[in-house]
Amino acid sequence: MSQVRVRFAPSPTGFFHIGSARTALFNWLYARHTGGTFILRIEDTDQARNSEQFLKLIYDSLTWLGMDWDEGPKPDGTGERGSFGPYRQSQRGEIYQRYKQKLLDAGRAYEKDGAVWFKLLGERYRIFDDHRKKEVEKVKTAPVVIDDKIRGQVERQEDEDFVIFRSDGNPVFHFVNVVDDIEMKVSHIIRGEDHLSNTSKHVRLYEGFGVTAPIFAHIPLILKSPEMGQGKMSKRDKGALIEEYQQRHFLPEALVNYLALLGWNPGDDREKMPIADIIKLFDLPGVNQSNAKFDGKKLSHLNMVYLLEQPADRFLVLAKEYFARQPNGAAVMANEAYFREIMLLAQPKIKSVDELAPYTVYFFTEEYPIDAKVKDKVMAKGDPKARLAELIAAVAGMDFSSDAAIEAGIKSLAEGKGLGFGDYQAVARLAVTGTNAGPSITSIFRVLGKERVLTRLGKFAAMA
RNA sequence: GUCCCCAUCGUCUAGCCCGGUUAGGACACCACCCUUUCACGGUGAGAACCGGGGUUCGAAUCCCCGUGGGGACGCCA
Repeated sequence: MSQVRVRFAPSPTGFFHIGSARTALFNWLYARHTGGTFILRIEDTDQARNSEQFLKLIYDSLTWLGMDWDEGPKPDGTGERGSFGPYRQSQRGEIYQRYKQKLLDAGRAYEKDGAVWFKLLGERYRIFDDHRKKEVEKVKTAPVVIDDKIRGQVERQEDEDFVIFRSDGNPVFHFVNVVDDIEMKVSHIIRGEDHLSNTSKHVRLYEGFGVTAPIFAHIPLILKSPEMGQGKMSKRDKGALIEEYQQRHFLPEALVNYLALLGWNPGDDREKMPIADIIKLFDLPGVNQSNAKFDGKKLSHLNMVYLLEQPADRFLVLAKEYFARQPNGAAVMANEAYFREIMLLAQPKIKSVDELAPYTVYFFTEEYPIDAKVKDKVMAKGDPKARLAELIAAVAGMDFSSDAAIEAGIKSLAEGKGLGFGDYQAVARLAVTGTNAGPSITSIFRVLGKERVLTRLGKFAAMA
């Protein structure tokens, strides 16, 4: 088998979204699986909508997700890697001119209305097109047979000449796409199913150039989740942008793992898998044919599973990156040891890093919010005011040197009153944290320290 | 409207190619257990072969027709 060369060819005309990332991922996985080459080609022929900002976003997103490219522009803007460049279509004008001339010389293209059209071979006739509400010229041709790695044989009629160069002199997508894939010796075209109906045009173009078409593999699309509505996922949908997960400090390996599972599976029950295993097992015949709906909850779950197993040091790095962008981040991180202790307390409890600030507020301010609902609930049960008073009296003389010591202190208090640990836990937590969720109350007491615990208990008792 | 693709729990999916399973797993949901709250974890429950025809002793699996979902019909990519 000849060398596998695949490409991801985004256009920098919008935000980088889940669908693009999944297409990139399948290409990248196939390249890595086969030991082939992964090419990044920038399709920036739409001068009106291109932007450098979006171009940078493509580089950043791919890099963040761990998809390195063997050929293509260097992300820092210092040139390119690979010997089939340039890799930005805006710089390939001469090549397109050459290929246009080939078609013109062969009689397979002609000018009309200032544009250049690709000429289909066959008998011509005119017919009224209902959809476009006008008469059009059609060509009788044999159907194009697309041999798709994922869908099998697909037949489609291509029966109209189409524009390959606009009247402003710029080539269109179908043309540059085919020319570049020929020039870059692309062996497999892995792209979204929305391109399946373009493929007949592309096949005709390959024939026009007298070359064998690459192998096609049209992957299923990612659709909106039921609560988001109908249709394919678009950039405007919640959770659609890669940037969003990056800003929420999701683990890129969790996102990649989730994306890989959308339309592909290892053939067994495994879900969370290291990237090396995914690479090893990924193959085109294993890709599903039906579209998949995006499920943010499942992504969150996977992210949590990944988070749980992060070594403390890596988790701390993530936490710091996150707090560095929070308004009070500097203050939160001011005391390294204190910060570390709290973060590690929170790590096994959260689903994503962006829950860290709300989850740990009360460690960093005396102005922490009191959850009204929780308060109503806690204050309605037993005699919390009495427990609070007893706790305040006992804490002063309690040993705060360790969780175990605090636990023993509270337990002996409880036993003295014929009560249990739980009778003090809820109200203590409410008073000291304002909520009912968090690490164990003994850890909270110890980390906060006796002085602050006493202050908070007193303050709460006064207003409750 | 025309053309193309697709069809198993609410969702992602295994099983389909090479007909015979109590149709399996995961997320979500519910219950219980664990427990010092909240999570995690554990156990369990509910939950699917879109419909109709064939073929066959036997169909989720093969064929056809409906229906439903998705996509494409630009001098966008």
